Amino acid sequence: MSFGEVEIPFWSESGHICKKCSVTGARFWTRDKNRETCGDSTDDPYTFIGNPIISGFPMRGKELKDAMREKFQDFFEKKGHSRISPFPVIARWRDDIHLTIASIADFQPHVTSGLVPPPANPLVISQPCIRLTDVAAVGRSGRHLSTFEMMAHHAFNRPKEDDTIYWIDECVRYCDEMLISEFGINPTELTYVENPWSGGGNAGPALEVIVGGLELATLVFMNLEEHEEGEVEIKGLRYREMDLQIIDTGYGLERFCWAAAGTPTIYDAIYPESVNWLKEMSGFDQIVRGLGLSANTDLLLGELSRLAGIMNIDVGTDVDALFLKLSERLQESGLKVSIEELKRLTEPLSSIYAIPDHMHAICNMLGDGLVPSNSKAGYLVRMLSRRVCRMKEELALGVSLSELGTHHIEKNLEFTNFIQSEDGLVEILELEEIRYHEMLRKGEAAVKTAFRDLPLESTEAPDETLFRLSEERGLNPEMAISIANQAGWKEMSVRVGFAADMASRNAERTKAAAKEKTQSNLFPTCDFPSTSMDYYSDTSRTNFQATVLGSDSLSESHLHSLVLSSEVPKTPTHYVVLDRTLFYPEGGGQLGDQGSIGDVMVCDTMIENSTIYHLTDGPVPIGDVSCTVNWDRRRQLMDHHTAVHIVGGSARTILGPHIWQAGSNKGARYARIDLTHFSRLSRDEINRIEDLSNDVITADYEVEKLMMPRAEADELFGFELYQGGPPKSGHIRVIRIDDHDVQACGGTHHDKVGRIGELRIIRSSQVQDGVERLQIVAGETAREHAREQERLLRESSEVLGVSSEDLPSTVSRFFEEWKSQQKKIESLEAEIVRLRTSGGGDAAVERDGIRYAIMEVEGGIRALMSMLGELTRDPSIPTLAILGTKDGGGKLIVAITEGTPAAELHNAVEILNSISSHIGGGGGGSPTMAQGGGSNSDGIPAALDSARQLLGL
RNA sequence: GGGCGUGUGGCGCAGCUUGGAAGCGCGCUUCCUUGGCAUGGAAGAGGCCCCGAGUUCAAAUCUCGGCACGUCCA
Repeated sequence: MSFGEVEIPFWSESGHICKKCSVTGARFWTRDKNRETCGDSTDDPYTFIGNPIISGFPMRGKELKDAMREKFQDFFEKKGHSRISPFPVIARWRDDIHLTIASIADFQPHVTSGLVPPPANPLVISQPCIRLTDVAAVGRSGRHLSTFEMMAHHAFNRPKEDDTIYWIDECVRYCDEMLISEFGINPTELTYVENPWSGGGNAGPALEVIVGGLELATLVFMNLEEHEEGEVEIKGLRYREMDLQIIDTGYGLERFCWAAAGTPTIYDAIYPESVNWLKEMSGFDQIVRGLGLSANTDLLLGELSRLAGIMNIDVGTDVDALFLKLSERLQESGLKVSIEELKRLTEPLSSIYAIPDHMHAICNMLGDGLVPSNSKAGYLVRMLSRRVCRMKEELALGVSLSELGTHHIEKNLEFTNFIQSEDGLVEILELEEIRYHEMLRKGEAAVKTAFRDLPLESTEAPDETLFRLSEERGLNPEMAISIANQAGWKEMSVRVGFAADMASRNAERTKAAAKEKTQSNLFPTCDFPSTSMDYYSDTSRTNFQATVLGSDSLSESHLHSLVLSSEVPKTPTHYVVLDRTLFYPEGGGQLGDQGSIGDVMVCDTMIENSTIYHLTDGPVPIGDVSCTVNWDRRRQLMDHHTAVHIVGGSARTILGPHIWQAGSNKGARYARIDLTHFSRLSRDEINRIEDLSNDVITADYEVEKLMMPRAEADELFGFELYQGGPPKSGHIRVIRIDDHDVQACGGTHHDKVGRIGELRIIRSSQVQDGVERLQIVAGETAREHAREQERLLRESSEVLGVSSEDLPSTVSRFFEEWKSQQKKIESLEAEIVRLRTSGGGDAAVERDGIRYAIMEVEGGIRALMSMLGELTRDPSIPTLAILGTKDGGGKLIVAITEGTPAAELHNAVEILNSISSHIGGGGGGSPTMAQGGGSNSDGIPAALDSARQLLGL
């Protein structure tokens, strides 16, 4: 038996036979002797449309989903599974993915790696998931969704410890029994297709469960992990058996609903109210009637959906090519529809279908407290919002994005379970729509500028221009072209195949970026034992005795890869490993401790694979040694770290539940915390956060430090614990400050918050859209900061001779006066030039109808320029002007009135070049305007004299 | 996390490729046209070209750093 083949007693007991699909060649199991195809091939159209294969579910929409979910979970509860509450759709417990893409994602990597026991075993769950890889197909294919619920039963077996809940045979029996007895599916229509699964470092055999052309579930039997010396090879990678055997199933809730409803598309089954509402608002019936289709539209839509189901619609698929294919297929089925008609029908329809789906995903994400942003997970919700905005505009719906949101919540969601309030969601959506329109408005100017050089009758825009507009301005090709159409380029359209090209271009870039990722060990791989972390037992102890286990010099390349913080006082030369230590290593945003080991100085402390490395400025011999941690620094780090927890809690209290710590840093000089929030913080909001934080310090709460198993902590405190990032161990340390803040944290903290004394938020900045950074000083640094601020004020006001209260008004008055005086000086200097060159002035000579003005003046290059304006702008007085100034090492300007005999006679550049040697420099310009400078300002008179000689004056 | 882009009178923007006199539209002030308004005409005010270094005789323009903002991909 080769890998991926599933041989179990159940097959023969239940009368299943193994066959090979005549289309795809896949092995599958069926009760139907005459079946030739596996059920999931291009020869297997949907059979359930208009003819449901699941019986007993007359309802639609949310009610249908609720009933279906309950039936599923109830069945598995009766089979001994514990029901688990779903996880958030934002996968904050993981650092490799942003969104929960499957039920098993809830248990990765901590449970699947064996580190943490599962919350129950076996268990049943219905997990809301979001997958955006096929977002372009949503609404078009009739079956794609960006958000769905994955119903699942999981079991985690440890065969080596003789702890097996159930494995392949029993799993398939459960599935088969449930589909037939609970959902009334005809046994002969069921097929199980063997399709081994691999991905994310694991692999195992798997079965796809198919009925009526629709894949209802996938049963994965995960028992392999990637390993260099593994004995099984799959897709070029080697795998070995792992200690854990995992039953990983996934049943598509929405697909069950679709199969029970038999509607033309999956969207009609799960979002009927929204679809009808949108059809009504957009006047879809009129659109259909207006087309004057020869074919029956209901028939057409059903056929369309059945065809779309067996055609693969992928991201980047060319829509035009798709329509061509669809039209051909429809003709084969006896329906005559032109591509144009097809487009006019399906374009609005696909939007009507996609909007409820996208809104569902948006509400789920925002409900979990996500804040829209221009990067990371926040970008995903923004992208969906913008898709909806565009679609609703194409449909000419007279509703706002937030109204779509409230409607969706009302009809399709149990919003009370979410972190975010409905008001908060509405506010965020309103902001997003404003931002969308702002982008469009700016885009209009960008399009006009980008296409400026193209003739108005152009039919195509250059690829590079469209790429750039899309990447820099967020205008996808369709939007850019539609703007261009309105702005005068009436014939322009998107090139066929452009969407596919753009997708492949992005894919290539992603690939190139992924290549560069490499991570290696920072320290030489010596097998040191784990260092005993004594700093947890008493955070105020600073002196200790320890044994040196190893010490070696650091090479240049090591130092380069270490990335030392700016607070490290000098570049270390060696590292030292001890058996135990009080030195806290850099981690969780807290910088490493400093101090001394024996006679050498500890510049920084780091940890790798639970061994702590002390970076020193010299070697330490093996043996016993006494060590001291720099207490002033440590105390300051603790002030800052505890302060960061307090500020995080205050921000959440004051701004709302979407506040999440997106990163933090605690040094000795200051600390900072990055918080997710949907708009810039006002000073007033910051003050309120600061006030509340200081109230907490005054209340002098105890800082509880608890060690507990992860499952227990999850149960007790929820996902809010993981503000500082996903934990990597089975037991975690929880830092709790009364009811104000609780999070998993490995840092050093005071025992009572009162030790901090006071705290100030001195600065806020935006790290990226949706993430605010607060800079915090606490304890000693708070006082130092206040002193520094006072010094700046005192010194500044002393210069002006005013009190610091009057500083702002005085400074602005001085600035205004300075500006107006600059202007006055310029106009006076120009006046001097005018006086000297006109009437009885001494600096101008006239010859052959040309005025020659050669003079030295005061002032900088800017002043010279404005004087030249006076001299050479008037075409009725042809003038050659040569001005020199001693300012800035000597400057010379030669200008000639354009379009006059003077300009024909002389060349400014030539004149300048022949005289600039006197000031030791060069210059250049145009035939009528040249300027230059040098380093010898005393040569100005000589330069002007030589100019007079040159011109024979 | 990575990439790309933007920052210029009160507002919206051009100029940056190839360094050489700071521009356009709207708005603002005054005047003219009119019985008044809409409008039309004329003149004018209003710029640390985001900040800081560097290159250069010379930087809005080129290079580096910072700040602010936008956008795409994962």
